[in-house]
This record gives sequence, C-alpha cells and structure tokens, in this order.
Amino acid sequence: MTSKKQAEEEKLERMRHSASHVMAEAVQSIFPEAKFGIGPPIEDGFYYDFDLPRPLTPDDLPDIEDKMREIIKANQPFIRREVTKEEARKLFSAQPYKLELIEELPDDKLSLYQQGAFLDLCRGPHLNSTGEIKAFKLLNIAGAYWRGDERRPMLQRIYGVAFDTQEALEEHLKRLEEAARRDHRKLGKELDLFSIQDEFGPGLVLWHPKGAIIRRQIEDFWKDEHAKRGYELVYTPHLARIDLWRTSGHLEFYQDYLYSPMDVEGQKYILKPMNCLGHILIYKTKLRSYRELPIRYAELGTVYRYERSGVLHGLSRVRGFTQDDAHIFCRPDQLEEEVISVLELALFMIDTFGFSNYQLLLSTRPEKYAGTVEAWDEATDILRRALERSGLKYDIDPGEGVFYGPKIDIKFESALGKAWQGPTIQVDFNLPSRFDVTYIGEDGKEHTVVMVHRTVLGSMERFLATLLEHYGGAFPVWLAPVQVRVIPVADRHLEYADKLETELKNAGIRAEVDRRAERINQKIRQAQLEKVPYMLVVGDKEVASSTVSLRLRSGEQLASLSLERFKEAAKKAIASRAKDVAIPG
RNA sequence: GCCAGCGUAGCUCAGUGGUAGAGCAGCGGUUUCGUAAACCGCCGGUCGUCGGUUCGAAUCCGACCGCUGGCUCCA
Repeated sequence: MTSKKQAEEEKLERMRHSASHVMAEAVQSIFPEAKFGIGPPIEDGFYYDFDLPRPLTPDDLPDIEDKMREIIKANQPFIRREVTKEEARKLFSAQPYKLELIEELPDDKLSLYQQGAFLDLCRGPHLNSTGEIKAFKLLNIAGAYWRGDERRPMLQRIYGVAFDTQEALEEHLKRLEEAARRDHRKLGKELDLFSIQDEFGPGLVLWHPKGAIIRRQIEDFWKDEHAKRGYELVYTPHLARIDLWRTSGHLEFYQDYLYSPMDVEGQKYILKPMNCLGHILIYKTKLRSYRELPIRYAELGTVYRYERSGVLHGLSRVRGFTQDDAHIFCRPDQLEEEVISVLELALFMIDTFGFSNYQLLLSTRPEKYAGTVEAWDEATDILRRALERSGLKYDIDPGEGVFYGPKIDIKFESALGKAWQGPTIQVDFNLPSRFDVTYIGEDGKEHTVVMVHRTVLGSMERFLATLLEHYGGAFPVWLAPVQVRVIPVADRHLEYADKLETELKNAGIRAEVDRRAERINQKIRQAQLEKVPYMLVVGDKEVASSTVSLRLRSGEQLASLSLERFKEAAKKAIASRAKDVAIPG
C-alpha cells in the first residue's frame, strides 16, 4: 500500500470511529438510561453495542440518523483527556460494561474522548470535530453477545457505513445492491437451479434439473482431472457404525456436529460427517507395500453435519453436502511432491472456473494438537517447501492448523470481492495412528503412512453458490444449463428450428427451441433472463439461406452465420471451457 | 442456539379488526410478429402451523416451524 493510500485509510478509519461515537451520543439522547458496550470502526463503517431498555426496530434508525446529523451540524470538538483508573471508575460508575473494560486495561492512565454530552472510554484517535464526518448511513440492527461470548448478555448492535464523500457512500450502497442482485439464493430461484424447502428440511438441498446439469459438468470435469492425476475414484456409504467414529475420535471432538445415532438391528449407526474413514478402511483391506504408494482415493462424498439453525445460509452453509474429497496415503519422503501436485491441481481448478484473486495461507500448530512437536515442525516445513517450490506467495496463519495437523488453505475472491474458502490441504497425524494405517517399507518393516486430506472445490453446494455469485448467474458456455436457445420468428420456422436443435444436440450442445406462440421480443427477453449464452434467431431469411442469426446474451449480434460455423465455434468454446462468450471470429 | 425483523397465489408484492387483491407465470382463445414484456378471457390462496382474545382475525396476543440480518460456531 502506498503511504498516501495508507494515510487516506487512516483518515477514513478515524472518521468511522468518530461516527460511532456520534451514533452513541444520538442513542444516549434518545435513551438516557442506555448502557454502552464498545464501538469500533470496521471495514467500510462502524458499529456500537448498546444495552437498551427496549429492543430497537428498523424504524428507530432514521430517528438516530436525524439526531446524528444534528450533532454533526453542531460541529462539536472531540476532546481527549487522560484520567487515572480511579477517576474513570467514578465517571463510568453507571456503565457496567465500561467498568469491566477499565479493570482489564494494563495502564493506570486511561484516555477519554468527549464530544457534546457524550463521554467515552476510548483509545482514539478521532477527528477534530463532529463536523468532519462527511457521509454516513445506518444499515442494520443486530444482536451481539457482550465480548463475543454466548454466555454473556446480548447487546443491541447498530451497524453503519461512512465515507468521505456522498458519492463514495452511494457507490458503496450500489455495491451492496449489486451483491443482493447476485445473491446465489435469489439467482438459484430465478434460474430454477435448486431449492431448500421447509417441508423436506432446512439445510437440505434439492437440485433441480438445471442445477443438476451444472453440477454434472463440474463433477465430470473434476473426475477427469483426478483420473488424469493418478487418483482412483471410490464410493462409500452415507451410514456407518458408530464405533468407527469412536475409534477415529470424531465422537469426542466433533460430537456437536454429529446426528443422533439410529438403531439398526440393535447396532448403532450414524450419518457420516466425513469421508475419510471409508477411504482408510479401503486402504486397510490388504497389506500395502511402499511400492504402491502414494495411493490417492477420491470421492464426491456426501456428508451430514448438524449445524445450528441460525447459521444455515442458502447453499453456503447446509446440513448435507457433497465434498470433492480425496485422501492421499504416502510415505514421508513423498509428501512434498504430493502437496506440490495438489497445489497445482487446486490452482488449475480455480483458474478454469474463472477466479483470479486468491490468497494462500499456511496454518501452523494450534494449542490443542495430536502428534509430536517434531512431527508438526517437520510436516509444516514440508508444506512450506512445497509452497516455495511452487513459486507461490503465502502468508502464515499462526496456530490455525486443525488439531490433527498443519494445513494450507486457499481463499479466493469472487467478482464482487467476497472471500470464499477454497481448496484446503491438511496433513493428518491422528487417523493413521488411531487406525493403524501402515505400509511395509523397503526394510521389510511396518511404517505408519502419512495421510493428507484435501478438497479443491470445497463442496458442490458451496461451490455452486460461489460460482453463481461470481458470474451473477451468467455462466460460461460449458457450464450453462441451456447453451443455445433457438428462437423461431414465426410458427412457420418451427420445422427449421427443430432441425437446428437436433443437429446441435447431436454435436453435444445443450440446445432447445422456444416453441411458444410468442413474439420474438418475448422469446429474446426470456432467454436473456435465463442468461442463455447463445440465441439463434431464425426467420424467413435464415430458412432461405440455411443460416442462423446469432445473438449473445451481451446483446452482440451476428447475422447470416452458417450453422456449421456456429456449431464449431460453440463446440470450441465448450471444449476449451472459455470464460467469455464471444462472436465467432 | 441467542437478539431483532419477516412469513398473503408458482414468483414479486399490496392489503392494520368487517366477505382476500395486483402484476407476472399457468391455462383457453385471437395474433404469426426480426433481437429484452402482443391482446382478450379463465384458473389460482384453509393469509406458515396450532391455540387464544373478539359478535367477527391475514390484521391483536401466545407457542411452535421456517426464512432474513447479525452474534456465537464453521473439523
């Protein structure tokens, strides 16, 4: 970041922080008995937590905004002063949350900021006066636990945004609107891709035919790429005996995510929350030689995890989902190469699906961990070397490893800048020893394998959500459920349109005729709304000359194109998984 | 799970105590049309569920279910 940009950021942050105090003053004037939590600046804005005599409703926001405008107009200075803890305790005697904060601060000198009638315990910095707050808007109200602890009282939080010009604020609000337009839940309904129905169960996804087409393209591509890279596809059941999960430690560590057991002829079974155990048991069906390794089992495996009702969210947080899972069993000396090739595969996938911004994170040993410190250090080093040999930039995420081993995560950004958890590569020290997963080495002795869990897309559900929001529903041709919509101008062109559909289908292209007795405008509109990449308009001219008139969903048009030429161009775009839909050139 | 808001036709939404509405979609007809919404008609809802208040409830109250925004959580 340039120093100029940094200075601007700091200025904005200061303004947002000051806006938060102004909001607190406004709330105080409306609710004199309010108790105050904390009110920091955040990305794009600020919030403040309050303990109030009654719940806020959205109708309260305009009143608070009005009051804030008055305070800003009065242009009151922010006055900083320092006091001792003792003085602070007196000043905030009616503010229990502030008192708690005061006790936890290390220094005896505390800084306070005051503007108008509002005094706050605060490190600052702030603007010189309230008049310097340029453009703001209060967005929403939310509950938030005091200090983020669900055992403590829930306060009411008001979120707002603030910018240094009205234009910047409006631009930000437009971005929020655009994000809402691209929301995968909205697009999923509009494009008829999937539904999640109360009647079937929350967090359980029904894939409609068009969503299923997209999923199948992803899955076919995924399977092909894995087969090419030496993975073997396997299938494992959705249920397994509970004892298996006791052995693995899941029952102990992930109890909260498991569904209650069901009774099958006196034996307890649970829905699997992970695919790894099936893969381990396949591995263990025979004695393995060091010569066989690495063994890579891949599965589009459906798992079920209990998620609390409040956290479910469209396709991105569900209770049953299909992971693009694989487990690599290898010798220690093979680990580095394996990680390198997973990284290569992951980045290839990300690129193919059209994402260009991503960040790599190497997570190191957490406080609670399985295995030895030496093993952790060694594996972490191997991951680091793999990243470096791949020529990739990465950041360290200290202590964020899973309890069973270090990992590399790739986070990528959608077109709107939303960050998504993408591929993850995790070394596992726990399961191989718990299940005694071994191979016979060159020395004729038994050795414990190194196991790597990895996914490159995450889950089919979450990945579709990512793709939908990234493309705003306008999928690249190879993924589009309907690739070509043939649009006859009048009924007499239906026969020709049908012929085109058949020829395109024979070429492996997903084409369909809009046979409705509607005007061409209506049919075009319908295809546009469905975001069909290619529209072929056929009327008298096209029938006479055996051509098509091509319209792209971008609105671009090309008349008198021979079917052959269109077909070849479309086939090429599909086969190459082209990211853009273009006029054949 | 917690706090707040919301739940009316397939979809988007109007309707604040007095017999449930619109547009789109669907269906039937007319129209056969050249690049983002032709015209006429018809069908369509136990107003999320259950209970309560009331002469009367989509509307007020309670419980439950679900959704949304957050919080917490997310191997």
